[in-house]
Amino acid sequence: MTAQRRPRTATVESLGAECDTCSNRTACLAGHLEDSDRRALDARIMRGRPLGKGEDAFEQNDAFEYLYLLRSGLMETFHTDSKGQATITGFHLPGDILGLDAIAQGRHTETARALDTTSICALPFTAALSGRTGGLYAELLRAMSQRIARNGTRHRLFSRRSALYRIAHFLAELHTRTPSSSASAATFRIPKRDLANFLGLAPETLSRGLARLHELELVEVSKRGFKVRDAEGLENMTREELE
Amino acid sequence: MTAQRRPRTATVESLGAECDTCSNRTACLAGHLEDSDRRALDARIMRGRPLGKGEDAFEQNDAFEYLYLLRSGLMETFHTDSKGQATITGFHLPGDILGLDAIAQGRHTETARALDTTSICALPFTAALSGRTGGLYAELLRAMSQRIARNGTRHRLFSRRSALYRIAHFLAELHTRTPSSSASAATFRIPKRDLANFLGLAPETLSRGLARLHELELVEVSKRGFKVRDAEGLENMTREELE
DNA sequence: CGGCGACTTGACTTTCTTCAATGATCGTGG
DNA sequence: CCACGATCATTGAAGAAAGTCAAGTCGCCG
Repeated sequence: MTAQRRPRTATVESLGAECDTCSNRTACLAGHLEDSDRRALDARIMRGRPLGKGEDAFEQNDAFEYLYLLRSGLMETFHTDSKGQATITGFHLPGDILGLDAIAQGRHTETARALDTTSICALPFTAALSGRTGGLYAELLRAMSQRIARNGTRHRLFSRRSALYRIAHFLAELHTRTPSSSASAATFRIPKRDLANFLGLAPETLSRGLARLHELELVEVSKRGFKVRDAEGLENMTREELE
Repeated sequence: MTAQRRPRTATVESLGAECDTCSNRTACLAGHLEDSDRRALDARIMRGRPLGKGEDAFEQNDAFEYLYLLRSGLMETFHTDSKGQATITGFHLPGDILGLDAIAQGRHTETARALDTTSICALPFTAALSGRTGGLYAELLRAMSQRIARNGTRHRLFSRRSALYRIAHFLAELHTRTPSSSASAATFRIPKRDLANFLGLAPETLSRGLARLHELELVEVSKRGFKVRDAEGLENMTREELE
């Protein structure tokens, strides 16, 4: 609500080959490109100072200019309807691309907000297109296809109704998506309220569900966040349902 | 289950400019292309005989070769998990593109099945890429972006839990997506069982929900399918929820 | 025409939501 | 640095909604 948006174009941090030294390279769009293509992309990317907690990369209805590559941190996207009701539509980890939904309409359909200090790279979309290195195009298609495939997984999450199933499924997927470097240690600082909203559950139901998973020693739950303790156990739980 | 798959490459129906005379042109990927681009695309498209009810365009785990453009009819896509449980992931109308999720992995993640006699066009993906007319590339990005945006809408559908809300929302969206030519008259022959599966509801709950919408004179329900009677009323219903 | 499968309807059970109250945490300002 | 207020999370009890079970009806295909 109160968070303010800054133009992402403010400062270009470096003219050098930033991507080459980026710690997140393997997860990034750029990581799959040939050296020459990557350098071409690199030259177009805008990098500003990191977003603070509560700051937005873009807001719903903003004109579409950039795709945002999440480098480090954690973000959420949400859509606000005509009545002011917000629906959380996703949580985003390093390597994710934000703003893909806006290409078609030329306007963002949701707001992207940092849940923590977060670094992002802004890629001017038209420039990326006009210069079109074939490799980048193909990578973009690949990334979008992956996103569509992942949405199929999400549909499966929601079509099974048990609350515990949804929670376990979400946690397992989140763990899978976490860059392997920090997979086991990562504590996710996602507000329970937002997570409940995302999962289509009452906050109370989420609370009880997490408590149960904690009893089963599958997750670590603290006031401020949670940590996956037994990823395999969670995965099993999502499969055992429905004999 | 018992439906069999046919290779979609079997016959090329015509060398002429099929797209130019296609009744579905406005809704199709090709409809947005420049004339020259469209003819280039046209030359690559494979058209076979229509699929009969229960036939598959492709099956889960098939290698990815073609994108399929739905020209007329009605299809569903579903994913089968390791236990044999199927989840319906979507219903598809003319103009929709099937197989987009397979680009990233090179393998289809779901099966596409005709619910009725259905005509589709098969577009060889690698050929489309290698020849890369800029216009087609851009159109593909646009179509995929639209799909991603639509998935956001779907998420909102599921995150509100009331069964009646989900049903009304689905019907309203289906009506919106129906090519305007036949919008008011169209009877959707979707098996209730599959629709319940898609919506994450018990078949009994769907049945009761539809009965209620029928009482309210918002839809026409018969054994074999249903028809939207008052689209605006349905839309309103999806908004009224949650004061 | 007969049988099978899909849909509907009713009664009951389970699960989730809602309401209400308490407790913890964070950020702000003194 | 600590105290305060506001916000968020948890827990219990009661009510509403959807799921399950079971029986019956209808239409379709062989």
